[in-house]
Amino acid sequence: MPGEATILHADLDAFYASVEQRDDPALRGRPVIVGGGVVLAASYEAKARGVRTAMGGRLARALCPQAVVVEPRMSAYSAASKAVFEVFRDTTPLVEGISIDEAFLDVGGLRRIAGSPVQIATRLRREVRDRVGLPITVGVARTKFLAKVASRVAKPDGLLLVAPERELAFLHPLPVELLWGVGPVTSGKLRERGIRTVGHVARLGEAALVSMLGQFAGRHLHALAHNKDPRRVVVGRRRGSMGAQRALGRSGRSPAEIDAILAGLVDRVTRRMRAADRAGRTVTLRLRFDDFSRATRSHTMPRETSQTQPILDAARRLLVTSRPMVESRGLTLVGISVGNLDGDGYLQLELPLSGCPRDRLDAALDEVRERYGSASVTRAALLRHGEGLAVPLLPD
DNA sequence: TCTGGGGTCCTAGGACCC
DNA sequence: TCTGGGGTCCTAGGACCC
Repeated sequence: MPGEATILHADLDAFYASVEQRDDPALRGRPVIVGGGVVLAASYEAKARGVRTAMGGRLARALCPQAVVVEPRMSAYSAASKAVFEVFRDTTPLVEGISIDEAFLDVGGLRRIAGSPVQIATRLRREVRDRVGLPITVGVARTKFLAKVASRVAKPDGLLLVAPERELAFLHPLPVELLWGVGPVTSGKLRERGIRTVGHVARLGEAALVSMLGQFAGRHLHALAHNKDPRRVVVGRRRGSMGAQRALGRSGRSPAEIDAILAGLVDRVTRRMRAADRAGRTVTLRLRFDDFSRATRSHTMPRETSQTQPILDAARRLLVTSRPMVESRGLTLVGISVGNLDGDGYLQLELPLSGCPRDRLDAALDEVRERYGSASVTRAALLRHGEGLAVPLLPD
């Protein structure tokens, strides 16, 4: 008896483009591209012509000359997202936000007051449409992974239930690219060996996958292909870093210009940190060069802060140490991010600080390792996965 | 496909401590 | 004098996601 499908994956369709079409009736039914330099979002009318997210603007316009190209309006998207998440939280308290436009919802235990998961999902879609004016797709399944794949398959403006008894029949014919964690690199390695579907992956032994892809990715894929995904919906996850970055174009900038841009980025990030009441310890400078190679340089401060000056000082020192690279390779992007926010999760939980038997902690870590197939589970990871709440931790 | 901005997570080596 | 294992933290890079 496999249990019931109670996890919803709710995913707004072509989110930015849909907001534009909602706010400007003249755009409805027409191909819309958000973002000129690079496509941030494309309406389904534009996708039908081959336009894709992250595609260069020139190619996108060539594929779809009749498209209306609009500048992004981030504050409108952020407001729409907030409104949608209110609908989510009116549906169930168990909401885990994944990004600005998608979330997992656990509706287990709501059957008596709210109906079956499919009924709840149907109502959720209607409410998002009525209250916020946006189309949304919902996948319903027993696990997060299947719910996510279901919404992907059901897009746009759809609803799909993967019934527990037909999970493998649903999963195995799908292309490997639908597996979470399979991007261009992993997909290439698999396809090189003729592995094209999830079913093909499932026929491989774990050892073969590990030797092909490495410890974590191998175990992870093996588990997903065998429909093993024990992750629960976690409420109240907080981001672990905040950053800002800026592409510079090919023209080349003077050191003074770069310094001014850096100061602007640090100011942007620290404002956001203070608004969110977060402080961090690790400052990372992110650089990208003419040939698209990248580099990062980081520095961890003794104490966390959200003040502009110490973070800017650290960023400047990192930039100075990167000067040879910058001069020889041509800088095309500079970014800054502040991580280790609130100790990267260590301090986010209220934990009893005494009397934790070490073997209990180790047993919990082992269990998480087993369930996540991860060889490098740390206490931080344990907390991030939200699995360790019942395990008291000792301070070091 | 010639590339934006915001993130997450894993790997691996080195420093350091006991 | 030469040598261990276990563990944490930091740094850098890479893959991936939306």
